[in-house]
Amino acid sequence: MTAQRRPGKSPSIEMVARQAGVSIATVSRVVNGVSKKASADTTERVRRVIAELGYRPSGAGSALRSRQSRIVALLVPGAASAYMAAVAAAVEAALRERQKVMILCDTAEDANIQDDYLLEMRAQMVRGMVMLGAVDSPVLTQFLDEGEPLVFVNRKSPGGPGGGFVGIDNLQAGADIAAYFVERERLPCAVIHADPSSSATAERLTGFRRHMKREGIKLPASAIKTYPSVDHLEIGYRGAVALLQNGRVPRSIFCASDLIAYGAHRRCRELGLAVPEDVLLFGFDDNPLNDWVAPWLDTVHVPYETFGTAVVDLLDTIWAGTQTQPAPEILLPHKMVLRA
Amino acid sequence: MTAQRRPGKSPSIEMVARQAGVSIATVSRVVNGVSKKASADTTERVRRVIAELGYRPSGAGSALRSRQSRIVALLVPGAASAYMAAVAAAVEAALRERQKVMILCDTAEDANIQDDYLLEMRAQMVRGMVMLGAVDSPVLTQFLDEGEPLVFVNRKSPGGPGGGFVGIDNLQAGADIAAYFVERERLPCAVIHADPSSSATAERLTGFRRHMKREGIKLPASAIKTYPSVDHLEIGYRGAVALLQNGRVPRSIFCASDLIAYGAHRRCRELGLAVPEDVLLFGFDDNPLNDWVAPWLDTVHVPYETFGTAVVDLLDTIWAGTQTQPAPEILLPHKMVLRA
DNA sequence: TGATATAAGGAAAACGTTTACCTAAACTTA
DNA sequence: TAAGTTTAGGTAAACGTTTTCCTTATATCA
Repeated sequence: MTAQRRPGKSPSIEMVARQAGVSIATVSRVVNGVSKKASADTTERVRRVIAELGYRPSGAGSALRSRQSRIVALLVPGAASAYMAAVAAAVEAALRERQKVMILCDTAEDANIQDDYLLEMRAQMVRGMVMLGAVDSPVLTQFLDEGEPLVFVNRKSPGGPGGGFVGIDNLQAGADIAAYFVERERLPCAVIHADPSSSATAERLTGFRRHMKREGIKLPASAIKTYPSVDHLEIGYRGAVALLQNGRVPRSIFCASDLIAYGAHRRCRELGLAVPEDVLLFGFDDNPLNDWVAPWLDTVHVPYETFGTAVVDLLDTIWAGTQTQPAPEILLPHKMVLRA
Repeated sequence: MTAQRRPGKSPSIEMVARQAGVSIATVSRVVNGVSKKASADTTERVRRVIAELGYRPSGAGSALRSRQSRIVALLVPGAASAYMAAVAAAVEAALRERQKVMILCDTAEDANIQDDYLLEMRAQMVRGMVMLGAVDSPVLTQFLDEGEPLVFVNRKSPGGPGGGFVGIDNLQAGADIAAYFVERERLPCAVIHADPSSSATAERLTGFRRHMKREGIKLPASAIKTYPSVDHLEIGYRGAVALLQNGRVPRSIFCASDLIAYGAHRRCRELGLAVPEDVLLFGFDDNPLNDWVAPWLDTVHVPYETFGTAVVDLLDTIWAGTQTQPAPEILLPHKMVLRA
């Protein structure tokens, strides 16, 4: 057992003040860039001492006093999935540029966990909460009501009005895919999707259907497979098992995510079906691995890398306080990626 | 422009105290489970008020006073990669059970960014810092020196002694792969790996080489390809390009990560080589997508799902204060996954 | 010149906790 | 019964900021 050495302490504002021969008020003002309150000389001197000592305002101290921490929370359902990770990385990077840090919470699509985290985040006085794939929950509705700074990503607010939104035009994307199927004469077609309670999935589907209807094409119920499971790979596999029975093979399948397409592809492989020759698989998200392990996949590229700055821009707008009447919304451009 | 509504406030300890007719000290003691300080009645009454009001101690208030927040930091190089995300998810889940939350920092393998984050985390008074793939940096060494609670994952401390470690026995795993190549008569073999400054990569490699040497097998320098790039897919591809020239085809390639194997596989596909018939590809990590999109890949399964509890157990040990003289270390079991 | 505005900066209160110290009552024990 | 001990709980001092008042000195203006 070694001598118990307590971790080092960061220098406090008081040390900086003493060292620079000014009051702590002045140091605080220099740090926070309160102009017209310190002469150029003083500012310079304080800055130098700050650099020398490696001073950084204590998160707890400033949060306590100003009721706002330097932290933003990101709540995701399932942190391990590729696209969540992509968004998380993008948001983290964008926050870093604004000198903020990110708490990551995994809600596992569970309303109770989500509520627990929401309350904890308020207790942490986070400056904002970013909801990636939010579910409907009492506290979420309450927070929306109370004007908590919320930004929804991909899936729109399931808890009533309020909050910003960052995503793509899912309706249009769905229609684009339908148009592509028609144009390439890939009919009859089928669809495999996950729980459509997510606005993203629902809108992709609606867009797809609307376009088909406009073209006078009927989608029989048997051509649309949906499963409640959380695992998209499994959904894709089971969907393909159901669709590809008795030698019936649609000319194309719209899979609502790349992972669903991966699952469907496995079944195709098992059945000896060539993709895309026998059946065209169309995914969604554009997993960065596609080029390497799924060159047979057509998909919609969602620019997750750019979601980060969009989210933070929205937060800035909200923080600025001049709430725009309609909740601020940023739609980013998607793009079809046709590999097959 | 709507009326500016400030976000709701959480109830404070003072409200709880008043409501329950006790002092705030008593409430604090109940919350923190200080026994022998409140009667069963009082405890019960306070508990009820807390539940009613939905009280949660303010993170800032308690952090400021006790010099410890409820936050643990996870520093990763590249948050978007699958295995980082897997570890992040596991750590997050394990922390949740201990009523802690996780800040996620992406260092991009950059020593300056890492240092900046380390200092910011100290300013946030985080309870511990988990380094996934740490790089050597001045502040890291300083923190190790000062006894900051650090746990290294996968890649051992590059900043001197100290800190806990969670990972697998990379030496053994490397040897296992070599043994497999020998046993299956998959010689000559080759290796593609990324920057070996990471202890994980270095040890895998060493284990592999040692076993080969023990078997009396020479690995010519030309059979070992390494590239400094950060992108493992690219590394794998370029490695395969270099290895598979002039019709020379090794019987097996040990790729130091699954992504490297994906990259190599792409080149094999381009050359019309069958995997594993013509050349066996052996990866590392066991990406969860393997079953679906890379059924040709043999790999080592690293139980990232279990890293979370291991990390938090280690933190608990460190927090308990009775520092074990040799830094605590947890080695988790790996497993070969032979699909091919 | 006197009045007034502005610049520069200090003193001190408050934010919500935790905890060392104190007190008073209720039990022991000799 | 007196002295000591335990139990239950209150008081108040930090913790490190930010910010509202002040104060003083200097510049501006009529």
